Amino acid sequence: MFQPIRENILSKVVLSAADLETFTHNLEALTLNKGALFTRQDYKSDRLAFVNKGIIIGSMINNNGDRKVIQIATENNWTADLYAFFSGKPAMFSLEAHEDCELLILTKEQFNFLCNTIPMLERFFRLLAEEAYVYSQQRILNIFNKKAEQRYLELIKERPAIFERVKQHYIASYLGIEPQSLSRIRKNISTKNIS
Amino acid sequence: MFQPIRENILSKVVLSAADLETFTHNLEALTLNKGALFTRQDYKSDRLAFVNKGIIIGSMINNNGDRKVIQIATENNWTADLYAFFSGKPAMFSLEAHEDCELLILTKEQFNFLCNTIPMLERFFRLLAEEAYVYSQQRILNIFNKKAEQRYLELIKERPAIFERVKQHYIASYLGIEPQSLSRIRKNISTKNIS
DNA sequence: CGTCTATTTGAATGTACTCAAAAGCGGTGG
DNA sequence: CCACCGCTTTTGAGTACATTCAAATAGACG
Repeated sequence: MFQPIRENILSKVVLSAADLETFTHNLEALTLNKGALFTRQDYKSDRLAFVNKGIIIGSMINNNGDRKVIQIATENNWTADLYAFFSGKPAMFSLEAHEDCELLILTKEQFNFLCNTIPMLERFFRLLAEEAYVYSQQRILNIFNKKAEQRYLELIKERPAIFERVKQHYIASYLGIEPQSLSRIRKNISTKNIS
Repeated sequence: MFQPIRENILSKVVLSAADLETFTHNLEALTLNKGALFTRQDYKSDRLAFVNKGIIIGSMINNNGDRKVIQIATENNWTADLYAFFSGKPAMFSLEAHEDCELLILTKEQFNFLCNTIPMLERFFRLLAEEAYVYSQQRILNIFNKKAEQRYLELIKERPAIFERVKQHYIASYLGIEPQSLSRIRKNISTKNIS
């Protein structure tokens, strides 16, 4: 059960067996049935999750009442509304189990405890945040510099797995476009390939 | 000279006088004339900067040959191409002094040394990365959920200072639109206000 | 004044959106 | 088995927002 998360940690920092033990000891397993929420938009959440199994989709309802997908977390991804987690304020988005999920959870309290007692874990989370920031920056660059079609093609290359497990309109939303537009883009690509 | 950066650190973590001393001792002052580059796209950079004075604009040339503004750092902001800084690979974008600038610099080596010797500084950089990530996420949500006009109005509210110091076409690019479009948006807003 | 750059304006185009409806797909119950 | 339901995807037509190309105007600076 803890093997994937151990590997995830050890891929970035070195931890003693004792520290690893302390770490896993603080984790809580959580099973979510498909459709269940891990965080709910506008409600507080002080939990951070590692996805052992399943898919978690983060989405928000915007001011027009439309749902927009923000993140798609699969196995070995960390997920949370970090804004809510760090600030203690209501969550910007909901996190929903898109399949039956097995998560490993850290509360903010445990997170802080671990950062205080195991410096290498604090380092791990620093590295994790840095990576997430860089990834997020790159996503902004993608949005500004590329058309939807290109972003779609690149997403297929980068994360082929999600296309088998996530409905097209969620993908469209994650790409920042409407489902109809993605449908047309796909049609357009397939006719290109024929000619 | 070190007062702003000290305050910046102490706003997030508690540091002993000795540690603060070690920290500032590792900083290097760097003066950049207007137009000078701090990092150059496609070249390696292992430096992180705190802006003591001036404005640093981060921008990249995309595949179409157009320049796109990615970040605008003013006094008391940290800036770097973090992708290059952390990965050691060539920078995704250039960082240019948009006014005469005074920076305080940490090399990657010094950064690592400080993280290794002063746990509270590592914590500071963890918090900094976390904040930057959340801010970046919010920017993505803004782009997907709002029209250019609304993003422009919100940017004026959030960062009024940059409108006095940065030319309009840089602002346009930072908003992800063309300078002509921003001009029309402004015109549109002003006619609204008259009627 | 002249030059260079930034901003504004105009006209045509393109990308994605909205509204609306049809077709496809999967599951349930008669 | 198939008829029906709900949901997803596709398709069509018209529209909105921003882009592109082009030119005019405005500002800054020697």
